[in-house]
Amino acid sequence: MSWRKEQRRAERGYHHGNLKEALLQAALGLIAEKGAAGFTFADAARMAGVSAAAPYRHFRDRDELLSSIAQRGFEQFEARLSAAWDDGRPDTVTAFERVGKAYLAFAREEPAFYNAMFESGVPVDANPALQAASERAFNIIRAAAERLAALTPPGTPRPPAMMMALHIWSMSHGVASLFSRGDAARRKLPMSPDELLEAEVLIYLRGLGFPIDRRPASTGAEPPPVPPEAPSGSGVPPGGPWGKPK
Amino acid sequence: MSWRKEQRRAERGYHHGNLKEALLQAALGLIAEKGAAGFTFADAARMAGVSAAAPYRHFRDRDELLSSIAQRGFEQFEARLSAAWDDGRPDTVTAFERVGKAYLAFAREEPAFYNAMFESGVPVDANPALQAASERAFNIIRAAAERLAALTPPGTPRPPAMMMALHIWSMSHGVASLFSRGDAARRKLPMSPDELLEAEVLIYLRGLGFPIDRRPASTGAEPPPVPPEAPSGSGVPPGGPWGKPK
DNA sequence: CGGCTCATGTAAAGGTCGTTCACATGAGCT
DNA sequence: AGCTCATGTGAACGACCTTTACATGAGCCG
Repeated sequence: MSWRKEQRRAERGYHHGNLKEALLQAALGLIAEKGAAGFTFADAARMAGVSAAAPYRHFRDRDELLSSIAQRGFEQFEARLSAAWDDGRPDTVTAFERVGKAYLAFAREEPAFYNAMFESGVPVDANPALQAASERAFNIIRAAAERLAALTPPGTPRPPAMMMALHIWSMSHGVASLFSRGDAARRKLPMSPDELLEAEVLIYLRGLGFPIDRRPASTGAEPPPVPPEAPSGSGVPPGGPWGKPK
Repeated sequence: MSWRKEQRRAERGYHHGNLKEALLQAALGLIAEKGAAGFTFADAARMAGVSAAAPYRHFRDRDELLSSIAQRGFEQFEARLSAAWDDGRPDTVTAFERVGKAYLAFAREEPAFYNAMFESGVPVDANPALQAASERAFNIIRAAAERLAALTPPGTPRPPAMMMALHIWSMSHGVASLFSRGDAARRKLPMSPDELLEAEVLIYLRGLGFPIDRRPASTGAEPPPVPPEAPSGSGVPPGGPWGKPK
């Protein structure tokens, strides 16, 4: 039904139909291609088939479009982190590592969003909705850290969950930003960004007292003292968090 | 001597004298103010008191100027990291922590350089000199990691130094990029970026088997097994790497 | 159906930038 | 003194961002 309506709008009625959405999509594509810096308002308009002034009916200016994309990015980011966390199933440590992988996967698979979110110079506090979205995403990490902190083995001081969350975030962002992005700014690595981050997080967790698997150092005298969870060694490749300690 | 020469050049002789340097300085100031994205070639020219076309006598285009600044940034960066490392004096761990602090200090005190180096979208491999400078800076971290890795307590597998260096770098960059930069993009933190990074690195090192001070968990049964170095607890506040494990 | 209104799009214009080109200037050498 | 080449100027082009006055037509009301 309403075939004509849709059709006419799509086929260049004077009114576009849903230009706002079209602009967001166009911008996303352009950012993916040329980075947030190279993206231009005029190009997005052109790609949507409208005049250069049309976008101003939907966004105050170029920055607002960028900030909208960043916001949308944080929403999808939250969704993916949340799915990866899966409320800590099947066990906290496994789920936690999955979150780290999801972080990098997002940075890799959604470069446009990641760019808009973290590298476009958009101030987080520009848009309250943006800030809220950003916080909701971070809260996933925070919640995961909270659960992980609650598992610290007895006899070990319990780290503040907020701090853990910030640490994990900084590691993830650091790896993503330095090694897992862009076609050009990449350095040569002895291992993949995923492995790098995984090892980093595992070493960090061990530093907090978590009994992470370490085959080569295993004296065979350490029954996992963490109740009632902790397969813990889940994704650790043999040889410890890093490959082969030659 | 040659008073007249200098004077006339400074007072707007047709020829500027050393426009190249003036442009670099102007650009640096502009980037510090408005970010690498907001910096404009024309503005730099204006600030140096020359026409908009003049800069092209010294830089192929805007990107080359940016890349020059990034290169200079990496050189200063290397100098500061190198001074902080001080070849591992008085002991490796202390010096290592100093390097971390120097990293953040540079990001905080030289936002223009840091921006040009890591957030301007300049591809590292654009300019061979830039890439070389970048590598020299990283090599400081790498060398420090190397020395630290050599100190792993006996019985603990020795981590690859390269990996350690990358980990430390990613932590530093993550913290600097997320929390220690820009007037706007900053989040509210329960602790300073410096403390955050210090705790992060210490926990990481402990995860590698380094006997980092932890007063509350100290069983009193651990004579420092690291020869012949290691005051190691150097800058650690009582209560472990973080404040108070309440 | 006819007309009103308002959201949505257009065209034109002003300002800034990046960049190029022909031309001017003058510093240093012979 | 004169030549030459590095360095700076001015004008011009095209692209972009943004504003303003005007056009269009979708939805609604009588």
